[in-house]
Amino acid sequence: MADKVRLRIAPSPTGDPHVGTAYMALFNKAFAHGRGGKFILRIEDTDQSRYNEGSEREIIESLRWLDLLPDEGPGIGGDYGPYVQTQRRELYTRHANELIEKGKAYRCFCTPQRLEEMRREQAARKEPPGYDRRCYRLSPQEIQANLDAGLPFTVRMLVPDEGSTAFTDLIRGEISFENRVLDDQIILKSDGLPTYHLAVVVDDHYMEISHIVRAEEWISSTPKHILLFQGLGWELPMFAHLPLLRNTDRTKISKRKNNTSIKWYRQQGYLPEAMVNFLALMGWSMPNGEETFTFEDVQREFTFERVTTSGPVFDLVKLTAINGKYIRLLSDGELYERLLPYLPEGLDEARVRQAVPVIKDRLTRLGEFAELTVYLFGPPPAYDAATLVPKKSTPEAARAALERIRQLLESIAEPWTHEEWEGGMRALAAELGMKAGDAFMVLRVAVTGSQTSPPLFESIEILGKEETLRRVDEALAKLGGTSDEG
RNA sequence: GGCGCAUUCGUCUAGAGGCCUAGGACAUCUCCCUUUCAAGGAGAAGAUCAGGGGUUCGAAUCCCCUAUGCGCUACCA
Repeated sequence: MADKVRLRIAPSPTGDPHVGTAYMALFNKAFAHGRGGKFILRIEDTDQSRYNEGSEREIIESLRWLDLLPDEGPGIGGDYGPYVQTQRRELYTRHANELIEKGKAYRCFCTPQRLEEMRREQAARKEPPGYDRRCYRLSPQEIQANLDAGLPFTVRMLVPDEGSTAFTDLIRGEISFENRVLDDQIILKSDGLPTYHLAVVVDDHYMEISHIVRAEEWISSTPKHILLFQGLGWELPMFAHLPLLRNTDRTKISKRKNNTSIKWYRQQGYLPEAMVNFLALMGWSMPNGEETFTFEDVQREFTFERVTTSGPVFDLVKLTAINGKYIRLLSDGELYERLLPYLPEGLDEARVRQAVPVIKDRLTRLGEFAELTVYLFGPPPAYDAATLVPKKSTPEAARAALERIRQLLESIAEPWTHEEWEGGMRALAAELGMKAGDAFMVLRVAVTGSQTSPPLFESIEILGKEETLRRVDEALAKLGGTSDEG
């Protein structure tokens, strides 16, 4: 393992691909690649009860979307496979047995019921919970008898009573734990599969992981892992614990209080590069203070010294602002291409391309495009006649103005431009003694169905004479002959 | 409860003893631009650096204590 740089993420395939996984992938890959190393994906599927079919594929798909694909992993290849833990069972059993032989672990025949009862009693006595080592005291004969009787068992690591286990966290510095506060953790479950603690140690060793870079929540497990590494006589990797992403209430980011699925962000139309930029801003910053940057920048500049130690709140508002910025940075052609997956079926390509520059500054997520432009691709949304009437005006005045606008409409020959239209409308407003804005507003509502819309004259240019005329007539009809809607 | 990690504007952060009467970004507010909404530009407001003790000529920066938050405390990861 000497001087190779190899980092990994080890997600569990338990549901939708999680933003926390992307967050870890970002820094692991950036550091590995920045140091000429490899970035590995390992699937930790040892909990069959939480296993989710398809989750592995979606994790990879999400990483691909974010351009954070690993160099090695399931379905990707590499010399250290298999990269799925259930395919490595034999390795874990072998080392669990090795630990038993070395006296660093022991079989435990306690039933889940007894363990639960034990914990309840400990809680009642206000004692810290932990295994009472009943099975550690079993004689060889008793153990053999249990084995012969076919009793199910787990394997527990034997934690020393004395001393302490310390390590240097690359981000936080020296961290130390008294061994006596460490539980005799189960490392091999009765179904023969390892728990996280054994699996992670065995795999990180065999996959020659040089730096374990994971979330803060693993700090308290680290001494157990170190004890296991040492028990097996293996060299220790480096450790770095990144801060945990938080909900607004500062608890660990969760599905209940946040959108944790990467799929959701993709569906909403967040750009992957905006997502990566935002995530990199959580707990890290560029040395030059630049806040808009690429993955390549992170790769080049990443150091553990610049990682913060407190958990950042995942702020959707800020992500959205960054996303809008990235959208505006796109050329019209690029934006059009990026929009494609978010467009409803059957939209006219030429018209979409015309709409892109008009809508770009108003877009914060690609998924918004369809909604912002409905009026360009179908009839305007329903609206009240009252909406047509500008403040401090009357339905009669609005109707009169609209009638004149209709005349103007008919008088201008196609192809028309928004400049022509604006000129015509300004002259008309002056003639009518209306404020230009009010005249525009009447037309705006007639054309878009709303008092707030993308630029009016560009919209009219896109819609064309016939359709605009139709909408003006419709508005006129709404205004009718009376003012009782007012 | 035990153990661990943390604590700078509402949020993300800069800051590694004097450059800090604490800087930037998002959000907020105001103004400009302007046909609405945006975008853009210019400003404003917003943090006695959790609190208290030290160390030092000098502390957001070093040490200690307290408080608070979070995490772990499963045959989940």
